[in-house]
Order: sequence, then C-alpha cells, then structure tokens
Amino acid sequence: MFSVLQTCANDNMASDSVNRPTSSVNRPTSIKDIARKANVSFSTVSRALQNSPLISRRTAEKIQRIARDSGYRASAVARGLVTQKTKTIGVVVTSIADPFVSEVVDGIEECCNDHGYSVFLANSNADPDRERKVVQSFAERRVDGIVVTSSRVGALYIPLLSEMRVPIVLVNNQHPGEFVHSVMIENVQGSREATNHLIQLGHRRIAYVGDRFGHQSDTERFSGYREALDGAALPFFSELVVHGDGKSEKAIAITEALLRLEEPPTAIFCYNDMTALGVLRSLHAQGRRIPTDISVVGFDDLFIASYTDPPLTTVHQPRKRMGLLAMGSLLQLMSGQNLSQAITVPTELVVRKSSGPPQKNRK
Amino acid sequence: MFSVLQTCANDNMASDSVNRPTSSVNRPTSIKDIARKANVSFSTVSRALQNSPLISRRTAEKIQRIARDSGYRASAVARGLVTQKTKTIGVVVTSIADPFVSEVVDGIEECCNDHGYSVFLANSNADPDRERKVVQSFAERRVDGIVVTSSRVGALYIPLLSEMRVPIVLVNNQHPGEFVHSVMIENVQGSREATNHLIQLGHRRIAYVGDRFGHQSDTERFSGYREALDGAALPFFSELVVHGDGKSEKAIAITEALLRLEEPPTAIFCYNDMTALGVLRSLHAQGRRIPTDISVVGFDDLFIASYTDPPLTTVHQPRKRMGLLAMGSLLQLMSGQNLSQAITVPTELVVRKSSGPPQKNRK
DNA sequence: CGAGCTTATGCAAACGTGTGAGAAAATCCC
DNA sequence: GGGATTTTCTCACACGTTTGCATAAGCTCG
Repeated sequence: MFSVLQTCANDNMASDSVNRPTSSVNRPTSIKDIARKANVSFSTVSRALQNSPLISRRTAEKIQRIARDSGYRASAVARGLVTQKTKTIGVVVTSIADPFVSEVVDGIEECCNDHGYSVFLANSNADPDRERKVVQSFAERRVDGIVVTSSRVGALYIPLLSEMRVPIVLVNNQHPGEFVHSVMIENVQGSREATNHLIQLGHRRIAYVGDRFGHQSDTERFSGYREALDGAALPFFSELVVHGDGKSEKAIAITEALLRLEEPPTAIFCYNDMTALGVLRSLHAQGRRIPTDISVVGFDDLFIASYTDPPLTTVHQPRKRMGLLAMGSLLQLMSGQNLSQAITVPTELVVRKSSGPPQKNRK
Repeated sequence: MFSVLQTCANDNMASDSVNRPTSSVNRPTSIKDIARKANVSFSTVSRALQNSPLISRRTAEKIQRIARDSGYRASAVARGLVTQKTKTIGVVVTSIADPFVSEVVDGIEECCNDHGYSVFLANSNADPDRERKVVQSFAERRVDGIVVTSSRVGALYIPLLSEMRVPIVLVNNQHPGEFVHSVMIENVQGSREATNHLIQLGHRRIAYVGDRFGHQSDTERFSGYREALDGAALPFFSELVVHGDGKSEKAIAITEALLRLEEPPTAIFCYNDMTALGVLRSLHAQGRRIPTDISVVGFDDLFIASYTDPPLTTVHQPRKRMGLLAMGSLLQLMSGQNLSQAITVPTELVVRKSSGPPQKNRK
C-alpha cells in the first residue's frame, strides 16, 4: 500500500534528521538508505535481504524490491568486518604466465566462483622479498585460506604463511610439510606408464633425459622409469640416463651424444615436453625419422605437444582439475573439517605420433 | 551464555587467566590489544603506526616495537570500510589459461604489487551469466578500479560495469565505448611492418590468411597489409586473401588451395601464429622448403613461435607491458586524473628463419 | 604568573553490516 | 477479555580502523 513513488520523491536528501555532511562523493546505497525508503529500521532490511525467517514475507518482498530497484550491492567489506570471514582466498603463484600455473589457477577460480569466494592473485617470482610482501598482504586482507602454486617454495616461506592461522593447500610443491595439505601429480605412475608404453611397442633400449639432478619431480619420474624397466625384467643401462635442465637447448646436445653411442637408444623418454622439443629438433637435424627410426615421449602435455612434428606422445597432467581439487580441499579445511595430508592426481598417457615400434633390423 | 563470551572478549588482557577453550576463535591482534599493552589509547596507536607527526617519537617507537613483537597486521577490511578505498582492483578475463591474457595479468599484478594494490581475479568465460556474477562480486567487494582483458566483451557488459562508479580500463577490446579507457595493440602498424619486411625481401605475391571476416583485429591487420602493398605500389590480388578462423586446422586446407593457384604466392602472411602453424605444417606436407620455396610470417609471437620448424618470423606483442600500461592508466584514473581515451602499443617485428628472399627463378 | 601557543594524547563519531535481546503488535487459548 | 504465545520489528552493540575535535601538559612571553 505504500506508494513507492511517494517515498522515491523525497529520497534524494531526506537525511535532515541526521546532520550528515553531504560529501561530494556519492556513496553506494546502503541498507540505511533502503530502510529509509521502506520505512523500517535498517536491521530489518539486513534480515530481509538474508531471507531471515524473522521477517514477514510481505515486508521482505517489499524491501527486496526496493533494494533491487535502487541498485543496492551489499558491502562485502562491512560484512567481512563483522562476520570475521571475508569469503576470500589468496593464491600465490611463482608466475601466472607459466601455462601450468595459469591452468591450475583457472580451476581454482572456477571453484571459488561457484562457492561465493573471490580470489586474490599474487605473484612471487620466487623472490623472498616479494614472498614476504605477498604474505603480509594476504594477512592484512584477512583471507580465509591460501593456495600456493609454485614449483618450489622457499624454505622460510611455509613457516611465514602458517604464521597466519589460515588453512593452506599446496599444489605440486617440493617441500611437503607436516602442517599443510597438498595436491600432487603422480609422477611415478605417469612415468611408469609412459615407459611401459615404449616397452610394449617393443623398445629395449630406452633413454631417459632428465631435469637437473636432485629435483623432486625428476627423481620421481626417474623412479617410474626404473620401475617399468624392472617390471618388464629389462636391463638398465646407465649410459642411457642423462640429466639436462628441463630446457630444449640442452636437450639438443644431449640427443647428439645419445646418437653417438655405440648402441644408441631406439626411444627417448623425456622429463618434460620442453626437453622433448629439443630432442625432436635434434633428431630432425640428424635426419632421423620419427617414430620410424626413433621414438620420443614427453611429459606435461603442454599445448605445444599436439603441434610438434610429429605430434608428441606425452603424459597429460590434469592441471585445471588439480586446481579444482586444491580449492575443494581448501573449502573443506575452511569449513573446519580435517582431511588426509595429500591428494595425488593420476596422469594420463596421450599417445600421438611420436612413438611407434622400433625398426626390425636392429641387432 | 553469549554475554559471557562478550565479557571475555572485552577484557582480552585478563583472558590469559580465564580458562578460554582453545577451540574458540582467537582473533588477530588489533590496535586495541596494542593500545592496552602500550598503555595508550587506540587512536594513538593508529596514528603511531601511520607515522603521524602528531605522535612523539618516543611513544611512536615504543608502539611500533610492540606491534612488531606481537605480529600485528592491520586489517585492510576495517581500513577499507572507513576510508572507502579498498586498495583493490578487479581483473576480468575471458580465460586466465590463455597465454595472451596471463601475460597481461602478469603485468597488471606486478604494477599493483608495486603500488600497494591487490588484485581480484575473475574469469568470465564470455558467459553472460558469469559476467553478471563477476560484476556483482566486484561491486560488493568495492574494488577501486577494474581492468577487463578479454578479446571480446559482450554488448551488455560494459554498461553493466560502468554502473558502478569506478574507473575501467580495457585491454585489446573490440568495442571501445566512450566512457572507458583502453590499451590497444597497433594492429595496422604491426601488419604493415610485417608485410613491408616481405616486400623488402623481394616478394611480390604475398598471401594474407585472415581470421573470420568482420573481426576488428582481422580487419585492422588486413588494412596494414593493404597499406604496405599500396605504399610499395604493388598490385593487390584478391585471390591471395583468404579468411580462416584463427586456428591451424583450417589454415592447412587454405594453404593447399593457395599452392594450387596458377600463380601461387611466394610468401604467406598469417593473421596469427596459430594460423601460421597450420600453414607451416601444410607446407611441410607438400614438401616445400621454408623459406627457400616460400616464406611464412605470423602475428602474436606466441611462445611456440621460436620452436617451430623453422622458427617463425612474427609480430611481437608486448603483452606484459600492455598489462603494466593498463594498470598505470588505472592508477591515474583512480587518483582522479583524466587521460586521453586510448593508449596504443607498438608491435615489434621479430625476424626468425621462416622468411627469406623468394627464389630467383620465378617468372 | 597567567594568556597564548605548541605538542601530545584521548574521546567519540563514523564506515556498513550482523545479531542477540527486548519491545510492540498480533494472535491464540481458556 | 486478559494473559500467554507467537510474530514482527527496533535497539544497541560489535567488528577494527581513521580522523576531527577536545583536552591536558609543557612551553614562551609579556
């Protein structure tokens, strides 16, 4: 029965009762503005907008209509202050431009969006100073949780993060601590499958071109390679294992050396796709046909893998899914549940054109 | 029973003696806690931590020491509420997994970090519903500014965004409005340079493989191509202009058709690197040598461009720099300054191995 | 030595929202 | 019809910070 038009008529500066300084900046409409228009107290408005059962249907609907008409947006800032929950998480990345990272973040963001959370993105180029700033920033913003997506977290970093009493989930980290939870890729299994694939094709001399020695993921992928050989009762040739640096340039020289062996490998399993890229280029330069003369398998399934010549057989990592899982874990942790330390995500072998049976005429 | 909790919260100091259960939420230390320890009022603490000249050096230092020792982190939430500035910006992307986008975001984030801003990242997969949710979220979070990095923004989107009274900067958008500011790549200039490069190498029949007809960036890149031809007083052959879809599969068929022409081109300029990838593959399949038989030039300078066979000559877009510039503009706008509508960023031709002089023995 | 000034500090009102307690109004029961 | 109960709404405080204004101390100066 209230005439909206009437109340609308004098809504402009009806704050005569309160001598508020008419600031030049026109603030967004608040529940008080709506309360004035609806002729109720602002706490009634608050409850009505939350669909509290304490408010009658009639007034609730009236208030909601007024709110919609006046373009009201509740302030998450004010709400966060009183509820002590910001519905916000922090995501730390080494570099968002890294395709691995950005796909993980894609998953995180999607999950956040579905659950009413917003994500703060912060870049710490593995730089301790930046890391410190990021942590400080997240602490001040009172994020409800944190996801760290970086290939390597500094030693001082985790204690720094855990200083704030907020759940943390790591993605593919190298230093799993006791107090944090993590989502990890199953390096060993993926590597074993890739090697088995080559074994089943008939290969007996399979090279492994690794990352720098000592890196955790390299160590794990090498174990998978060893396990596969052992599982098939194949001999292990130490001269077929070489450590690169995960980049393609280094892999070129390594490939040349492998081909110069008295008995060169018939297949090369690479630590990652970038390494495989170098191997492919080197093989092309030497005039070898792939996979007729020699097979190549990578790891990562980068976007580029389906565009190499020939398209690269490689181990796919479900990066976006890892992001979703990490955020799922974080949601559980933030709701107070406890969960097992680590989630591991299986890989999936993607067979393309760079792997095939070895030539028959080998000795 | 709740009043008990309240009194507990009130005299925090004495709560050491009170047997408070560990399960209770222990809030982060606030300025009131520090004020109590320092035996001053909390407003003195606030000023001391801001290095206000109103506070004597002695007490300021004492307060700062206590704050440091007790691991105090000012609440950006509370500060945002009173100052009406959250020191927060929102970044809307179509997909963070897109390498173009992620590098732009990298630049934005770096600039933000340097200026004490935090970035909210939100993904709107060009989905109107998601877009609406993103805008709503940013509005509720009271972001101070917005950057939109998406190849195409929906028609309804910009008015939606501008509804909130906050500066907006678009990056490489297709629909520049009147009220927004933008950072754009100089498509025409980049395309002209690329074409000129081929002309200077001696090419006279240069094909252009475009994106779908009507897309703004395709139109601009095509104009650059035409301008270069006209500038060199070269004839334009309409049969050498074909529209693809920006993907490599389509480009394969297009290339085959171009080679079947009575007088095939000696060089192919591609709308983007993905197209060039398809062209390269098709040329390989047809046994053409690159660049001896035919030259190929791309646009974008994706990461992949330096790994093709041969490495691709292409037009580089300074993506990170565009992010920095966009954020720089936004900072200016947020500080109340006005600035000219659009910033354009020059491209840079990267000459690799896929372009060379045409064969002498052409008619 | 008090008026006036500077310096250092405290008081209290915001900012926009949530929420327990209590008041007012409506409804029900006997 | 009056008390009990339920429904509906208002009051008042809290969240943690900034900041204008008041105030108390210490100083200078006439």
